[in-house]
Amino acid sequence: MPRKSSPVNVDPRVKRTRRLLRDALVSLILKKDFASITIREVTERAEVAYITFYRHFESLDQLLMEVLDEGLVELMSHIEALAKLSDPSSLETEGRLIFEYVGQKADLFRILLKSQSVTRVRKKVVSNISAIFQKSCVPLERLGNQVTINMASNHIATSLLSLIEWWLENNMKPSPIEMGKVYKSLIIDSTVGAVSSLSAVAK
Amino acid sequence: MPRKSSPVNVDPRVKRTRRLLRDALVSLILKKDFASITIREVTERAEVAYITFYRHFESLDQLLMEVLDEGLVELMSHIEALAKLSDPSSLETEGRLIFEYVGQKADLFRILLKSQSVTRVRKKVVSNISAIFQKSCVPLERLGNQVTINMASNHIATSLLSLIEWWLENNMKPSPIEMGKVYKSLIIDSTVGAVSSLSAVAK
DNA sequence: CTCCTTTTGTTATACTGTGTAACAGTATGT
DNA sequence: ACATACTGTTACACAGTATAACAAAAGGAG
Repeated sequence: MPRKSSPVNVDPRVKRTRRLLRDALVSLILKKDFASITIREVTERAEVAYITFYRHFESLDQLLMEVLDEGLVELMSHIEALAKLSDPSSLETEGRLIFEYVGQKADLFRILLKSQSVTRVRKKVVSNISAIFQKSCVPLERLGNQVTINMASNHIATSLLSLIEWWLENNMKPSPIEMGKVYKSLIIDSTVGAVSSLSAVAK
Repeated sequence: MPRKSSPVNVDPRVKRTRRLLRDALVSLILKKDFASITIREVTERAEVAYITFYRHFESLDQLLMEVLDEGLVELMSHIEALAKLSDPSSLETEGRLIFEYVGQKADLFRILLKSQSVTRVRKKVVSNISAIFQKSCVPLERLGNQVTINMASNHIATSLLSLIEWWLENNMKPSPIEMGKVYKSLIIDSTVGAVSSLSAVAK
């Protein structure tokens, strides 16, 4: 393991090795099931020594986390930025932009959603997206109690991921423009409407 | 493997062994991560010989499938029966009954949703629930094209599972009666409303 | 450019879990 | 009570993990 925690002055050999390992794992995941991938397989494809893997990662899971985190940080900031500028009129555009982004990073999302041993990662993503909507989705803050808001944010996050998953499995068939409309009506408007009706009953 | 495929006349020893293995796996999953469970561990807890496992199952995954299928057949017929008798006025009751049922079988659902290597099973469940709603949810059939209906059914199924997951993680805090209301407004009504608005735009 | 440090490669080894085989022992149903 | 089918014991080959010691190569500071 590299002992210098300072982000600058990273040994180019370290950068190279880690990149080779990440790329090797990605190309393997796109071809076969993650659970059946071995460390030796990764190191052979990366053309590094077997033991070198252990000098950088503790397990394949950790390497996978790093691969996904790399792209997910992007997705998060993307969604967060979109959520901030979302007045009701631009929700459709927000949805379209999300699905265009997913289309560009399709490989990453296929890995995230298709892999069979990444429930932890998925949960992390759900809770991140959920937190973003909980913070920035204004209409929800005025309606309903904390439990309802918590539940609604979770519903939005999981529904969005499921919809993305469905879309990728359908070969991204309805266009991002169409999916933007779906996103607005099926996920956002529906949830906001349901929360307001639920809190109306509660009061 | 027992060679008689006839459902009657099953050797009581076989029934006993398979039951012991199922129970052992369940008790282990409730205590630790499924991925870290070994076949030897299961056979030791079941108090059967190691090789006996292979006389009945090919892998831990297959045993897990059998465990889940056992309970999921029940859930499916339960939901299917509810969906059939669902006129709009009884949707809230349908939701309440679902969550009461989940509460009774909480262990099974925790295994299904908490386990980290059961994405396949979960997908199977989603597609089953989705098919049920696609068949029996009358309002959807009159609105929207096939793609929209397909998408909406998938949305209902995944949302229901996510809501169940959220509920279990929150220690089943809002009562089944409350969750019945949530189910009706957040999942069913919302989706039906969204589908009708989407198809209205399309026409 | 040279020297020191760090990283990487090679080889060997202990360990864990899988999956199969042979043979002996035990339970079941007719 | 007897043949049949199931279970238990022991042994073994195999694959993948994880670590260690030492040699070789690449980077960085003077």
